[in-house]
Amino acid sequence: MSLRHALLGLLAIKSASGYDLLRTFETSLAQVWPATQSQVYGELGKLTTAGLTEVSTCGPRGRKEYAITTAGRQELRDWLLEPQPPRVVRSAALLRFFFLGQLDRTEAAAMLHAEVEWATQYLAQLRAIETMTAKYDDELSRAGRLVLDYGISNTTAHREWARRTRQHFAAEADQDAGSAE
Amino acid sequence: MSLRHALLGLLAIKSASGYDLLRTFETSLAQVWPATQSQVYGELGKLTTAGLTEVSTCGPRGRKEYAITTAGRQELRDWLLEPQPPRVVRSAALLRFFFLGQLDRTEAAAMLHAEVEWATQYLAQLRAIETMTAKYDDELSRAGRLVLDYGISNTTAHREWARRTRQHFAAEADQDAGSAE
DNA sequence: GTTCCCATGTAACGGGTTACATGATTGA
DNA sequence: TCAATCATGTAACCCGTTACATGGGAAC
Repeated sequence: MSLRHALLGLLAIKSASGYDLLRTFETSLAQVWPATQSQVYGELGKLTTAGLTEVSTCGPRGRKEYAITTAGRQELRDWLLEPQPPRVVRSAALLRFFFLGQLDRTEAAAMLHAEVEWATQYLAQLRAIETMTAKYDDELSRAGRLVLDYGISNTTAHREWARRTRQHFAAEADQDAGSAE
Repeated sequence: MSLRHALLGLLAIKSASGYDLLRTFETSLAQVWPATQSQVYGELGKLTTAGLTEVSTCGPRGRKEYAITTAGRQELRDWLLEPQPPRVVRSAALLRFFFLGQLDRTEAAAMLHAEVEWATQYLAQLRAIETMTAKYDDELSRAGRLVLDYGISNTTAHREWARRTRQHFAAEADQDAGSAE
């Protein structure tokens, strides 16, 4: 049910049309909670039926601007303050690592090396975004910086893990080579 | 499509029935790629139709043991060695953090404090599992340790981020209190 | 004999993705 | 006038969750 809360959160910051929200999903939220066009329009309808949002203005080209209602703000607060938020994780990356043992040690080391490289590049991207957006001080930018910082921490940890694990596999590969002589 | 690869990966380690696989999903894979009973049985059927697995033995009580085929091993390898694995992230936790600005600073600090507490407890759990399983040396246990180590790194990073961010909000809350005097 | 565990399946529903479909407005 | 952008919607399909449904075998 999180798309619902993503939309409520964005509308709590600022009223917007489905189209506007979609732009925000593409830019700010892409790495947090991606959503497609059909999903956004569909959910906006459901939210309005549920009384959590309402159409505040109708503009040109059939544009409908949505605003959050009092009930919507309450729902958002409840979600933000849930004492035991669900922690379901589903990570394709982790799954691949789980089965690393199916590759031979050299291949595994190479795969982890690629992982380190990816993390390095991704970190550079994140830092670039951080620099570029440092000057903005609106609500959305502050929120973005929060999760950007989170992403940087996590990616750094990811890279360090991949480095350690790679060395681990590389050492085993060396042993193999040594005993094969 | 990752459930498919999770099943192939497990069957590459050891032939098993749907029931066996389900047990493994509950224990080893719960924090990596959860799956339900109906999903597992359904996917085993599809995998067999696709020729990636086959029924190797029929035991008592209608038990069907599945084994991975050569085509299945190839598919697994391809997936493990994909040069550009998809990196789609969808994190409800991150989404909540994104909207932290909707709470007042004291509430936000409290929420982050709860996050630190959670991470601390979770880390203790992970370390306990690590200690308990240190003695095992089968393929599944080694795989488990790999992702356990990953989980520990990540959760540590998560906790440090939450601590930093909490202090950040707490400092702002103090300023508010100071200027209100 | 009855309870627990082994063991497999189906059906309904909701969320997410892709593709299709349409049309108004702006600016070059 | 033509292209780009704004703007909204629907339909088909796949994946995942919950609940329902069934029955064999082992141990007590």
